[in-house]
Amino acid sequence: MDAQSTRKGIADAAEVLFGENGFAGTSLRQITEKAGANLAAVNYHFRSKEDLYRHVLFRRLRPINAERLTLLAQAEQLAGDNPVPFKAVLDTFVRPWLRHANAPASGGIPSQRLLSRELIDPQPFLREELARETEPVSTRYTHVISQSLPGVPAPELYWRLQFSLGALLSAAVRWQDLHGSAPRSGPAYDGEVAIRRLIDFCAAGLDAPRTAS
Amino acid sequence: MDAQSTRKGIADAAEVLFGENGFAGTSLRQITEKAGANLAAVNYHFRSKEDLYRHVLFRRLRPINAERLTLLAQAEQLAGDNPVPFKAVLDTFVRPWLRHANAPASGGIPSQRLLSRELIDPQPFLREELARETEPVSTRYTHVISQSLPGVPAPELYWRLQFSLGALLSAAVRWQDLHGSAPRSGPAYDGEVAIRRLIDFCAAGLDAPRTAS
DNA sequence: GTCTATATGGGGATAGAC
DNA sequence: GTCTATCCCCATATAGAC
Repeated sequence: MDAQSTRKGIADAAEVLFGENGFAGTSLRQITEKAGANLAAVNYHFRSKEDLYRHVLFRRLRPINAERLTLLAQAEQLAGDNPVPFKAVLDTFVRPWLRHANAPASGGIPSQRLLSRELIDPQPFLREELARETEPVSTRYTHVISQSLPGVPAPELYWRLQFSLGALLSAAVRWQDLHGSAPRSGPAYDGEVAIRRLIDFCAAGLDAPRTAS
Repeated sequence: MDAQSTRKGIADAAEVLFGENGFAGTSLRQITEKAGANLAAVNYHFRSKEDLYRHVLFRRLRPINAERLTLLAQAEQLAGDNPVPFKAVLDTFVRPWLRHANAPASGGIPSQRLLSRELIDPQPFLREELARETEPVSTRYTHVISQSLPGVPAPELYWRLQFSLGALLSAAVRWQDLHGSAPRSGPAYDGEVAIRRLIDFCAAGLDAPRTAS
């Protein structure tokens, strides 16, 4: 086993265990045992437990956010001079996140749980770093959606976007369970339907009549 | 200091620390130090760390769910033979949860974070117990809302309720931060407005047009 | 009921041989 | 780059005096 595969093996094992048991609930010994690596290798390849966690998290988060911005740019191009239909905007935001669950190559369920949990309620030592990573994305989306929904004033839009984000993230944390206890509408796997349901739900909430103040 | 106040002091300190740092991230030493109690007192008054966590959690959760059912019964009585307007139903569900944040006597922000985080993503050793506690409430609400929204078929309603619950819980986890970074709409504290915004958001999502399958 | 003292095990991190 | 061995600290839990 060369250096790269040891490093990757540790990161992969850490992703699963952090995803299942959280940062504080996972020990480096569990991780190296699962990875078939030596305990000391963690401190060689990553500097510390925190840095390992950081690495595991951003390795997935960065490509997802990059994909979102790419899809959003494509949607804008497709719309030409018109505002992008806001369901299409939501689609570019939601789909890269939830597709995760069926892609073992990008971490599968445990990674999805890890990322979602972390964004709902960040570890203190990651708060600022996460804010720096997500800030450009949220600024961009806020801007685009405010153009697609010109009738919604900024403070109201802020709350509605936060509620939408919350619906997405907490559904993602429990994605497997939600499917497990859902009333069956048919025999086929309906992950795609659930994604569209989430988009429709958020779309209706974002476009709701104004709240009286 | 008599027995009851030691016991309560430990539970109160545990609530704050569990709320801030989670179960695995909090040590009994931190808790007893904060409570001004002796380490051994934890094992005397509660049997173990897990049992302490259980106690702290259900002490808040049970009254909230009881209050919800009371408010719901009142709303039904007020509606007479008509179905309860579903925004009123949502109100009875959301308000007891979020009002928490401004009630130090019921644990305040840390307790709200603790409960919400735990319901989004339960500790494995609490999953079944939590399901038993919440099952009657969710059955009852599902029933009442399905009557207020006769046009929504069961599978669709299931997902929409889950999204609504997710929006509520993740907003509750970040309640303080959300207010902190919200665009200011006025000088006054607007917790009440945020509650109404959440209700309006969920109401629109629950009553959305059907998702094509 | 409350304390001190301690048993027992696991944690993260590192030194130094290979 | 990888290993063994170990440092040192902190964890939960308990025994037993007061």
